[in-house]
Amino acid sequence: MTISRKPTIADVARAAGVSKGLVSFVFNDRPGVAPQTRARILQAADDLGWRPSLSARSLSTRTSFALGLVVRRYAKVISSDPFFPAFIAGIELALAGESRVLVLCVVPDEDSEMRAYQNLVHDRRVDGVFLTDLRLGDRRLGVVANLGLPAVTVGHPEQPSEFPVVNLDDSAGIKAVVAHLVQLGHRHIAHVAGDMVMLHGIRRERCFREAMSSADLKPTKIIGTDFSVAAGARATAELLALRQPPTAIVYASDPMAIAGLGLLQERGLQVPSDMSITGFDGTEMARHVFPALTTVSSDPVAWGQAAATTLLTLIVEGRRVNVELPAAELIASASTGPPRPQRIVTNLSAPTLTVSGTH
Amino acid sequence: MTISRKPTIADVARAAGVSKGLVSFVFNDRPGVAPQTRARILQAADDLGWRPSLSARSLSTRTSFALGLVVRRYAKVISSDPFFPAFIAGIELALAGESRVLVLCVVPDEDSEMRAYQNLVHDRRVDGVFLTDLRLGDRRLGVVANLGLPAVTVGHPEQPSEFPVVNLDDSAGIKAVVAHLVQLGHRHIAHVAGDMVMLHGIRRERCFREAMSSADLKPTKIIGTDFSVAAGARATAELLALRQPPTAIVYASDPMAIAGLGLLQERGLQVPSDMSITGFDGTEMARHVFPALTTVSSDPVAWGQAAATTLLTLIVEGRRVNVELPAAELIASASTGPPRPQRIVTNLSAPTLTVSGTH
DNA sequence: CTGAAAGCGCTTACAG
DNA sequence: CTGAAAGCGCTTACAG
Repeated sequence: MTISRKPTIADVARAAGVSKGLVSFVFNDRPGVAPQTRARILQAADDLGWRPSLSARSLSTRTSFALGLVVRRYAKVISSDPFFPAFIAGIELALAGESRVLVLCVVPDEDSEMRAYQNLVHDRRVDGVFLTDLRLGDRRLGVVANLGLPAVTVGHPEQPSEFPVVNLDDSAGIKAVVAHLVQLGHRHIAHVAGDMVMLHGIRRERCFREAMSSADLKPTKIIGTDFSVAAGARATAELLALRQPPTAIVYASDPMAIAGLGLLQERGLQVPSDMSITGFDGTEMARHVFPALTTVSSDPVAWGQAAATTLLTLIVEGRRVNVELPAAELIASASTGPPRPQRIVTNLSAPTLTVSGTH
Repeated sequence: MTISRKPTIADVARAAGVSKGLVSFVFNDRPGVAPQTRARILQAADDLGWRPSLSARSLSTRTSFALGLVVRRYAKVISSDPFFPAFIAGIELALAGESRVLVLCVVPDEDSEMRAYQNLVHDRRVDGVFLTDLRLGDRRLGVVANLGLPAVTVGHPEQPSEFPVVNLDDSAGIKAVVAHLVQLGHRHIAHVAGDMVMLHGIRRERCFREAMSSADLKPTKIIGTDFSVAAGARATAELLALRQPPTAIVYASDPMAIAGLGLLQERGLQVPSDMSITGFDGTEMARHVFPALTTVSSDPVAWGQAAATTLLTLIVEGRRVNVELPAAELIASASTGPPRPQRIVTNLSAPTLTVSGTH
């Protein structure tokens, strides 16, 4: 005779001839259950197709068996962002074997962001969160710590933090990029930076400055953006409008570099002969535009996976493990080359450009 | 005197001088509570900072207050996919006011996919799911229906289905694209299709065929892909290697079209004078490559939002509302133009191309 | 090694 | 309109 309703722990206990408590012990790997009893219980559970109820467990253990990711991004940026989809895929890789699941919140601004964390905590929606896109004076670290919510920071925060860190040194890639350009002969290099409120944006910019000054060069110009494709194009136009445009542009992301490439081509400039450009991320797209982008490849999938593993270790074992992933690497490709002997000269009377030298 | 532990419904009941049941009634908007009593209870809850415990509610109501999205995508495709991030942003828009949250699962293959749904149901992780990327003979519809899980299908399924559908006619865009190319004078048009297991891939291909035949033309060639950037480039190379290459290529996605553009440029071909190309999605990137892509713009954010609203209506009110969103629209841009009077001729002795006619 | 019982914090008939 | 109580399905001291 089978039971029509979904079986409960009581059914399993009855079938195995033990108490509910014992069944619970077996399913929570607690010691002190005789092997035969244990086997009998597992058998009964299997026969009945029983698995402990998640909501019942959640209520009595105050655990949600979920991890939270709050992504703050404008809608217009989100579709061309190469980081998050891959980062999330990495998290899911780590979660595949576990009985935990990812709760994702996408919010437009800081207020909604803070509310999102508070709701997640109040409702015990998640057992821990990923802190990505760390910012200057990031309020989240304090808020999350005060709420008593376990977390992992993706990258090093600027402020002291109790949370484990999973880092991937992407700034290193900027140094390699600048060194590469300098070696090609470039002396006038500009940087189309990311969002200068975010630590990774700031770090890349600082790295750029340092790399330039260690080559005894001054940045032609540094332009902050919101990481959008449109901003990448705009910044490029701004650089071309300079009296002394750079001979090379270091972009903080592949999508911005691709937009920059489009704008340069539209203006009739050749890459890399008229302008060298470099991207950042090492996306598949970067390999397939023409000329293929010199870029910096990081591994966001591995980053997500490591972050999830670290967060699980913190939640389950209470251990803080910091992880340092292999640094981002320069991928030299076709979009960089030696500068022209003579530089591009801006036609002062018009916004268009004329190119000196021969084609 | 304040309570140090988190307040419960019992604390609120005591403070308001009523029973727990009444407090529950008030918070679940059930009729039959005197206005003053109601006000007193709300006041007490507010004073104590109480909100009903989600896990307790979940246990007694068998509701999780969450929606599920299972995305089946290869890791290599996921970062250049313009659809999902925007679709998810749309879902979150609809969820912003609600007390529900999104549970996201990313899986690599069909087995993991089925397991994901089963786990979501067994653990009552979600109250309903989004069914995206509908396939030919899609097993999910039956499985999800059998599990008794509410769902919304994103696009029309090929099989009879009990679920509400939120549709955006994107195929219409293909017709407009073909008409646009034909009007420009193209007679030899190829299609770099999407994944031909997915209904939207199949529909776009069918639409392409129909549009061609209604213009009395035969497709030069149709090549199925996995939607990856690399596949877009590969298919383009394949078309160029034909004895009679097309004069225009209709791609099933912007990323593939951009990769195709890169390959064409690499081969020294001019777009659109040597080859017209069109994308699909209307991404920001499409506007910023050179030449800007003629493409078909849909609105994945609106799609996600409508899908979430429809799913919530089904779950909360039990009502099935079908939604038809504005059809995808042609955005004619710079990547399409009239074909050359004389066609490209393949040099039979070598894989490279020579171009007839003058530049 | 095992069992009986309280507790997690709600919801919901049911009786008044 | 209101209260007392059972029930959702687990976990976990506690006593034996």
